[in-house]
Amino acid sequence: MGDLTIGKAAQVAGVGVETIRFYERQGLIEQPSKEAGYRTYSPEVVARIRFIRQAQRIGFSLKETLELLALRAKPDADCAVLREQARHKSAEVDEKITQLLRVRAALEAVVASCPGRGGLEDCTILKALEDMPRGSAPCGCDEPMRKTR
Amino acid sequence: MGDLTIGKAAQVAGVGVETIRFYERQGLIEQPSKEAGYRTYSPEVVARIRFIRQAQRIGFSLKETLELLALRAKPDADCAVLREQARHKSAEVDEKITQLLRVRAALEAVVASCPGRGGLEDCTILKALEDMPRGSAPCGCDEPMRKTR
DNA sequence: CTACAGTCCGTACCGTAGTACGGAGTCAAC
DNA sequence: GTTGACTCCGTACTACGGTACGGACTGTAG
Repeated sequence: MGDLTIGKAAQVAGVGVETIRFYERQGLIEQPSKEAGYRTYSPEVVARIRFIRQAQRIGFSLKETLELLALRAKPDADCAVLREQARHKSAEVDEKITQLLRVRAALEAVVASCPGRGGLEDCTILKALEDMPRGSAPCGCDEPMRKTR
Repeated sequence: MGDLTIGKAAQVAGVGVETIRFYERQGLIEQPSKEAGYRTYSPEVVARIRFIRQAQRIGFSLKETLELLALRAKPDADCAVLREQARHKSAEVDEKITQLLRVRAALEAVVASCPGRGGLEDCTILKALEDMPRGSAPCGCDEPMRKTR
C-alpha cells in the first residue's frame, strides 16, 4: 500500500538508488519483497535507511550502525545480553563524544585566540596547529602502527 | 645542518615514512632536496608535516588542510578567512556532539528499561536519529548528486 | 504502438588516506 | 669487507562508503 519503489524510497530517504542497493548487499536492510520483479519498501525500511544515513553523518561506520540497529527490535531476546550490548555501545558513544569535545575545544581555542583581523603573521590558528600537544589524538594514532617486516 | 632523513623526520613528526612520501606525492609538502639521493627535511618541513597531522586530527581533510596551508603562504590574506573555517568546522563538530548525546541517552534508556521486559518496541534509539534536521549535512550531501544520464 | 522513465543485475570504478612490497642502492659500524 | 639498518623507486593493495555503467526488461502515457 504505502510501499515505495526504490526510486521513490531513495528520494524520501535522501539517498541514491544505488546506495539502497548497496545497503542491501551489505546486509544493512533486509532483502525487499519484489512484486513483479521490482523492489518495494515499507515506510519502516525507509525509516531504517534514514537512520543509517543519520548515523553515518554523525560518524558511525556502517558496521557500528548495524550494531546500533541490532539493539532495537528483538521482541524478547535475552534481556541481559541486549542490556550488556547497549551498555557497551553506550560506552563507545561516550568515547566518541569525549574525543569530539576535545576536537571542539581545540577548534574553539583556536577561534577564540585569533584576532580575526589583520594579516596572518600573527594568526594564532596556524601557530596552534603547529605546536599542538601530542597526546590529544582522537584515535590514539599518534604512533602509527606498522607491520614489522 | 639540522636536516633530517626521512626516517628521523617521520619519527619526529609522528608519522610513518610512507606517509611522508605520500604527502609529497599529494603536493602537501615540497619536493625535498636530496643530498646524495636521500631526502632531507628542514625543521620547517617537519613542522609542516606536524601541522598536517594536527589538522587531520581535528577533522580537516587533506584537501582542506592544503587550503589552510595555502592561506598561510599568502602574507596579505586575512586572518578572518581562517577563523571562519575553524568556526565552521567547530559548528560541524558541535552538531555531531549534540546528536551523539541523543544517541547515548537513548542507549542509556535501553539499558535502564531492559529488565522491565517489553517497552522496547518503541525504541528510542531510532527516534534519536530519526526526524533529525535535514539541512545539517556536513558536506551538503543531503541531496546526493547524480550524473544525469 | 511506440516512447520513455524507471528498474533489474553484475561488475567496475571513484575518492580518501594511507600501507605494503620488492628489488636495488647506500651508509655506518664492527 | 661484510652485515644490518636505512633509503630509493614505482606499483599494488587495503578499507570504507558509495557511484557509475551497460544491456535487458517493465510499466505507463500519449
